[in-house]
Amino acid sequence: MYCYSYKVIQLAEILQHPITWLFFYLDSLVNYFRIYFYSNCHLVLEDLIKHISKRVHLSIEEADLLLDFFSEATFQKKEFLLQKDQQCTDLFFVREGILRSFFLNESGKECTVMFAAKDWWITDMPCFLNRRPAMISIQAIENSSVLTLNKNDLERIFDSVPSFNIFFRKLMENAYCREQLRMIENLSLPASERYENFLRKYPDVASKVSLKQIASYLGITPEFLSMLRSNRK
Amino acid sequence: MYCYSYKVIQLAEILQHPITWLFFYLDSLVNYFRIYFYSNCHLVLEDLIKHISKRVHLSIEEADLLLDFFSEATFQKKEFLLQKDQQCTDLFFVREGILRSFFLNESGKECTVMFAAKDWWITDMPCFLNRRPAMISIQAIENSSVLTLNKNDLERIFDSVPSFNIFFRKLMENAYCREQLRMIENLSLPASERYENFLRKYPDVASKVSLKQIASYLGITPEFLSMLRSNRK
DNA sequence: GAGGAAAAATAAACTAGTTTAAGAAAATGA
DNA sequence: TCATTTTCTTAAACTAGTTTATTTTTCCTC
Repeated sequence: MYCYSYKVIQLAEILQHPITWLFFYLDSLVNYFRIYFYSNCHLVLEDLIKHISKRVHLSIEEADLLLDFFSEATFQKKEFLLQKDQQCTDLFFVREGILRSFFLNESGKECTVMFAAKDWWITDMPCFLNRRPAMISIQAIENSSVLTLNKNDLERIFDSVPSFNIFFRKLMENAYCREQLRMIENLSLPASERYENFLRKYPDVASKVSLKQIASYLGITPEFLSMLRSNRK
Repeated sequence: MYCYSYKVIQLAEILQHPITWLFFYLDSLVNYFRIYFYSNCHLVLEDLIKHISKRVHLSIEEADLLLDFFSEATFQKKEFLLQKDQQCTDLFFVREGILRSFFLNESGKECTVMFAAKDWWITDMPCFLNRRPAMISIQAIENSSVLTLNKNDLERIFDSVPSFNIFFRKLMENAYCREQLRMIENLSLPASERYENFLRKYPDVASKVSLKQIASYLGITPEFLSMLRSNRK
C-alpha cells in the first residue's frame, strides 16, 4: 500500500488527458525509486501533497520544498490549537480527527464558526492573514493529527512555489463560496431546513460532534434543535 | 488632472519605501511619455489598474495586456446585470455607482447577498467559478459604470499575468474574511447592533440604498428595522 | 406642481426561536 | 463499578422579530 506514492496517484488522474500521458509517464519512471523511498520516509505528509496536487501541478522538487515548511503536531480531545487573544501565527491542515473553531459572545453564548475534518484547512483567517490576536478559539473534538504552517513560511512558499499561489487562490475561492452559501441559507431558510442541509452536506461531521455544537453552528439553542429533531420523526 | 497616470500615483505610494525609490523613479521616467498618452486613451480603465497595483506590482506591459480583456458597460438604475437562472459568465468591477445582488426565497422574501460600490468586484461567485446558471440576480441601484471580464478571459489572464493570480488570491482572502465576519456578527449580535455596525462599516452604501434593502441584507423585515431606528433616537 | 407609485412608519396580532428549570440518558473518570 | 459531569430532552413562560393592515412620507414623472 505504502508504495503508492502521490506521484503515481496523480498520474492516474492525469491519464484522462492522453496528450500528457507520455510526458508524465517518463517523468514518473525517472523519479520512481526516489519517490518510493520518499513516500516511506515522509509517509505522514503524503495526504497533504495528494490534496494539493489534486488542484495544481506540483513537481517533485516543489513538493519536497513545500513539505520542509510544514511540521507535524497532534492534539488530544478537548485540547486547544488556538486560544482567543493569543497571536494567531499558524494555519492547520487536518490529517486525522475533527477540529472546531468557536467563540463566546458578550452574553456568554457559544457560536461555532466552522468544523474541520480530514483534509480541511482551519485557522482564524482574518487574524492569521493580518497578524492579529485571534478572535476565536480552535479546539480538538477528537484526538487529532495536523500539519502546521506559520505565516512567515506561507509567504516563503508563495515566493518559492508559484503554483502554491494558485492552490491557495482556489482554496480561498472555495472558502468564500462556502461561506456565502451558508449566509444565503441563514437568511432564507428556517432552522429545520438548515439542520437537514447540514446533515446532508456534512454527514461525517454530524456523526462525530455533539448536538449542542451543531446547534451553535446553525445559530439556534440546543433546546430548539432537540425540539426540531423530535418533530422530524 | 488627467496626466496623473496610474504609474505616477503608484510611485507616490511606493515613496514610503526609500530603497525602491530610485528604481521606480527611473522606470517611471523612461515610461513617462508613453504613459501620458496611454492614460489619455484608456482613461476609463485607470481606476482598475490603480486598484490592482495597490495590491500587487504590475509592469506597464502587464497592465496593457490586462486591460485588453476588460470591456466597459453602463447600466441604468434598476437595470439587471445578471438575472437568476441565466448563465453567469461575467465578473464585474464597479467604476461608478452602486450594485446589489439578491434573490427571492421560496416564500418570496427578498434577501440581499451584497452591495458593491466603487472599486468593488461582484458576481455570483459560486456559479461564475463553476460555470453554472446564476442563483442570484445583480441589479443597478443607481446608474452605474462597470468593467466586465468573462470566465475564459479571467483564465487567460491567470496564465499570462502571473501576478494577477496573487491579486485574485488576495481578493478572495478578503472576501472570505469579510463573509466570515458577517456570519460571526449574525450568529452573535442582535439586529440593533448589526444595523449599527452596518452604518459604521459602509456609511457610503447606507446613504444610497433603501432601508428595505438594508433590512434584507441584515436578515430582518423593513418593519422591524423601522422600529429599531425609532428606538435609537 | 399635481398625481401616482413606491418607500417608510405605526400598531396590533402572531410565531419562530429563547430562556429557565428540571429530569433522563449518556459519557467520563477514578 | 459507582459517582460525577456533561449532554440531551421536555415543557412552560417569554421575547425578538414577523405578518398584516393602515397611514404618512418621499420621490418620480408627466
